[in-house]
Amino acid sequence: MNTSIPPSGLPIAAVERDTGLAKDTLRVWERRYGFPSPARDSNGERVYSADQVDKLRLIRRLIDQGLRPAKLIGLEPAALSELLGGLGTAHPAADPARSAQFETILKFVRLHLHEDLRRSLQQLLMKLGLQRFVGEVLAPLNLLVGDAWLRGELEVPEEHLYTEQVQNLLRAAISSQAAASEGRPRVLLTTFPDEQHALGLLMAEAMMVPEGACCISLGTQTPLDDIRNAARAGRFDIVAVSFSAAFPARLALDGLRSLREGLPGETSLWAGGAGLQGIARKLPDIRIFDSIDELPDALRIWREAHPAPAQE
Amino acid sequence: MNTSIPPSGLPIAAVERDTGLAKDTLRVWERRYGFPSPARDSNGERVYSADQVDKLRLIRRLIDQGLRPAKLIGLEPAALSELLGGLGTAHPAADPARSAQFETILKFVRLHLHEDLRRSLQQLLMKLGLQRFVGEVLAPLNLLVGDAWLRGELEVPEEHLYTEQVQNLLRAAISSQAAASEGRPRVLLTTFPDEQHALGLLMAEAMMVPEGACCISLGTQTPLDDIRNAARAGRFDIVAVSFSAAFPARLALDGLRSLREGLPGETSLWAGGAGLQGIARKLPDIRIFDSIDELPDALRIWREAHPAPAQE
DNA sequence: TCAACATTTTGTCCAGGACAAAATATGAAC
DNA sequence: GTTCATATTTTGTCCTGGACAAAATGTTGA
Repeated sequence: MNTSIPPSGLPIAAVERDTGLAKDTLRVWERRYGFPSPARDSNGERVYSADQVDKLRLIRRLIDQGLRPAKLIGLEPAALSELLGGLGTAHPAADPARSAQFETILKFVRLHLHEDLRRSLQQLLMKLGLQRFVGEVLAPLNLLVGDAWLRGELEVPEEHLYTEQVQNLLRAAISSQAAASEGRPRVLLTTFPDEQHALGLLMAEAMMVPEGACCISLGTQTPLDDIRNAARAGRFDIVAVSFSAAFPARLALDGLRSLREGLPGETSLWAGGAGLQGIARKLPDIRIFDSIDELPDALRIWREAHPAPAQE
Repeated sequence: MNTSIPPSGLPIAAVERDTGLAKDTLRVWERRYGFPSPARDSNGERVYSADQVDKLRLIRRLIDQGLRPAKLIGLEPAALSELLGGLGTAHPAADPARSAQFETILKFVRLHLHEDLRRSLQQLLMKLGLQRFVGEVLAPLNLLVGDAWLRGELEVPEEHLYTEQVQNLLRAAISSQAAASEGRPRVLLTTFPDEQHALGLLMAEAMMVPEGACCISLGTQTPLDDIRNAARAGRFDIVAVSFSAAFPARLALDGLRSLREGLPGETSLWAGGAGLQGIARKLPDIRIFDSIDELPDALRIWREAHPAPAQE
């Protein structure tokens, strides 16, 4: 009759899976800070209560946001939640109708309603066209999904579902537009190693292809050397790199600087994504995008500065 | 000029990521069997050579197939590869044209050609119809992909790409057929906890929906209690559970027995998937499917045994 | 404002002992 | 021979407590 899990507590391996904190880390926190302080079973092995795991999850999320364990571990769960809330990106509150649509879409994600999700997105895409769809729907939706994820309202499978559906939609839309492959400028898109998120790339491509640019995507996780070589070999005009919020800003800066040096002077280097927020101007000769909406304008400016394909 | 990784060796954390073997396991193997025997860096930390990691990967795959470490660790890499080759499912070698198509599709998977992959599958689906597509294309293709994965010819992202594209295709096809939702029998589809593969479920659904069955999928990883409760509450005629090759047969058997006891006698319990190969007859009152092609016939037989919806 | 240096924090690594769960071998009973 | 229960081996995971480098932070001087 009772096959369900006894709600007594979780062993350390399960906590590692649930929170993403390594077993070594869990043990060393216990030694240093006194938290978590799991009970022990009859074999002397750690047994973590659900409360402790919840608090650990909160701490993990905050650490991912750049806060430090020592400042967090003493706090009450309520205080941690509050911190998380405060960190959530302030949403510019688009018009209420659109907001309601977003909530509906988020509901579909939460409930795993693949079909409904796909249909809603498809409808919005048809209604707005590709570029406005990316700028007005996907950009804010990504923020919402990111926040929900941060708060723990979404789990891995839900986030995955959202990403895959959006990718499928974008790929289909882009490939239907990409007829004229001889466009200008020639843009190379990719991400750095350790950056796995392909969504930013696709969104950038979706903004540029309708402007007549010739976009080639290398996908995610391209080593710096390979980016440099590909840019040279393919005579690209622009190299565009995307960074998700999770990407360590430090790595991004170093990498961009190094890449800039390795590229020919006439090749532009563009970078964007949530991982670059707030670290602008510091980089000479690199165009940092705060918003994906700036892409079409940037393309037009590039064209004015590089007129006349001539022959070559 | 040289930002690339020095090919000297990998630290233990990287080996854990690459091979899926826990750090503790790597260390205890070294202690017990003398393999792997990594070099040490200036801090005394383990540095694994590429050769050792390759051999570890082979061993890992063979262990997943049910072999035991002690028998494997002494063998040469060549012998390990041979073992892996021998284990590959013997493929019934369909007609050569179809085989060539499969190879093309596998090539698309390897090269991350999302669009080409989607299009090839879509064409086959259109040509064959949903049921034949599942039986004649997806079933053998899954074996091929599984083998390639076993051999290390595919990595996680490739396997993922394949799965997602197939899922999208099947979901779209199923939802376009599922108009008449009042069909019979009422089938509840799901997997056990720890079984994450949803493809088998979708394929089963794709075989049954065209026969007029009313399929409700709970998705993957449903606790046994929840399956039982859902089956009772929804007055289902059939509960269908799917197991991928990676699922431990022992768990499957125990779980199925336990579930059979918890279900009303008039509810049929069906189970299938690569995880159940070779452990047939042992289970009374449970229908084990060796091949997904048996589903339509099984449905017809069920209908003959349960005629006349009467009223209710 | 930035760069260079000193200090603290923090995650990961190590050794080697222990033990339970899984797999296998052994034997009894039908 | 097959099925079941029981002994034995194999194997993965957990434990403690020490160590240290990389990252983050604080400090100083141009």
